[in-house]
Amino acid sequence: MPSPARSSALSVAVDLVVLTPRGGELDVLLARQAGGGRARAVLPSAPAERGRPLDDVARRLVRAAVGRAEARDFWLEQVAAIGGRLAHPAGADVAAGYLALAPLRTELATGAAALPGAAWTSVRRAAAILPARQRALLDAATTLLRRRVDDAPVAFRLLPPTFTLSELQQIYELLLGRRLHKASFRRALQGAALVHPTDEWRSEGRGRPAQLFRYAPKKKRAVRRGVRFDLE
Amino acid sequence: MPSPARSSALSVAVDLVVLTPRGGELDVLLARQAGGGRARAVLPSAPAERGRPLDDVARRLVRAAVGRAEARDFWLEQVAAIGGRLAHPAGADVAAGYLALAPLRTELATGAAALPGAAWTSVRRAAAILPARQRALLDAATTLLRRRVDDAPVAFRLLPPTFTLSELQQIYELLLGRRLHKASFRRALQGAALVHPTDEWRSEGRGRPAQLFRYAPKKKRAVRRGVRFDLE
DNA sequence: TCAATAGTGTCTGTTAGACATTATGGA
DNA sequence: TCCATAATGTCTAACAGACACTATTGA
Repeated sequence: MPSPARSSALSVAVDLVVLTPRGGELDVLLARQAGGGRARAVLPSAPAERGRPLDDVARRLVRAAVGRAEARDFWLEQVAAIGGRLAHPAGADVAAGYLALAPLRTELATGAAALPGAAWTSVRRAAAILPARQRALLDAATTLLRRRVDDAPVAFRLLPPTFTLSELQQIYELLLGRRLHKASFRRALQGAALVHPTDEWRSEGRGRPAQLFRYAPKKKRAVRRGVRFDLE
Repeated sequence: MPSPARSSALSVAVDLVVLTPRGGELDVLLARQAGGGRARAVLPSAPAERGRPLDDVARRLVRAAVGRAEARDFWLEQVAAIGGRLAHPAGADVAAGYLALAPLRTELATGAAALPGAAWTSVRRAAAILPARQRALLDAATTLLRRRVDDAPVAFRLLPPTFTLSELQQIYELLLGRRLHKASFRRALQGAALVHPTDEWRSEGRGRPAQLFRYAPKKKRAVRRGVRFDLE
């Protein structure tokens, strides 16, 4: 066992993956690389600091992306910390990746404190242009998100305070990667008592207007399901 | 957005949480703190090194714990990287925690390369005596493990190559934290075609001897389950 | 023979998904 | 009037859990 007291000093970066739904797929927030001359697209990143929790640094990046008010109730979770030789834009020895979820139709912050060159990009395209280490973090972030689908709250973090049931179903279909049965979906939702109808309706193009709902979980107990031997 | 190019140097440790089932609960591997005079119990830890993947460092710790041969097919996954002010035995600024799963009845390595003072301790007791940062990693590790229950393979990582179905069910009951129905459990297992019977039987005390099974997944497709609105 | 554990067959209530139907707006 | 989408009711096959039973060992 190597001595834990001897520990070489490394540069540690906090990288942020902000995801939001758009048009049936996921978008990720990319920024223009700061400092360098070339305008390379990168994940928002900031150096870690001694004595400050990594979460704090990540939260600051979220604020820079969407503004202080919006950032307050953003879901944020660490994805992975990656070391090794993979390329990183800031040259960090270790990159700690965080995942944040932005509701549908979230506007990016503007102004002096905002991230330079920030824009939504499809995950598919981002994976093609990001440096290797950040691509690995993006992959890990989307995998983590899909793993959290069963935790009902994350789906609602991808929606504004009020939404239609069709929008909610589309979120689940996006996260699960497959179509769902409408009646069955709504029955399960009814049983879980997670949403509460408002008295507002929204009409989009043709068809009957949809009622708007709000996330308002009533039951606090988890569902006891049977053992499922799913394969990875 | 702070400049990503400026990044202060931090000490980074890799901490290892090895879990194994014993007597209906989980045990974690603790070691005696190296270097210091006091014999404090800590998670096995090693400093991260520039250019070397964190996984490599974690894998080396696993080898020190159980020996090279055993360690080869150990499941290993990163749990979290924690910075901030919480106490860490090696004084690291950032601790990257890894979770490894040891099969039932795993013997610890002995000899010069082994971890000093390594011993299995119940998770309950370990949580009471570990330094704050390592306690947080242990909590995150057990949470991660329970979240992975649906990925059938992790349950089998907690068992030796051959096992009885009662042992397998006990693993699931341990991970899920509740009793399961025997007939239903075996029916689901049958349907998933994950295990294959051997022609060996094991008799333990009274009662009918149990047939030994081997993990041998036949189907590669995942089960398509319905949407479940579980609460956290 | 008794106790204890392994392993299996049958029944029933629940539910996911299929299908069909009504409701209500815009084009 | 069509057409598109929302919302809901009914049916069925699958299945989780309960219960009961047989099988096989050690004490």
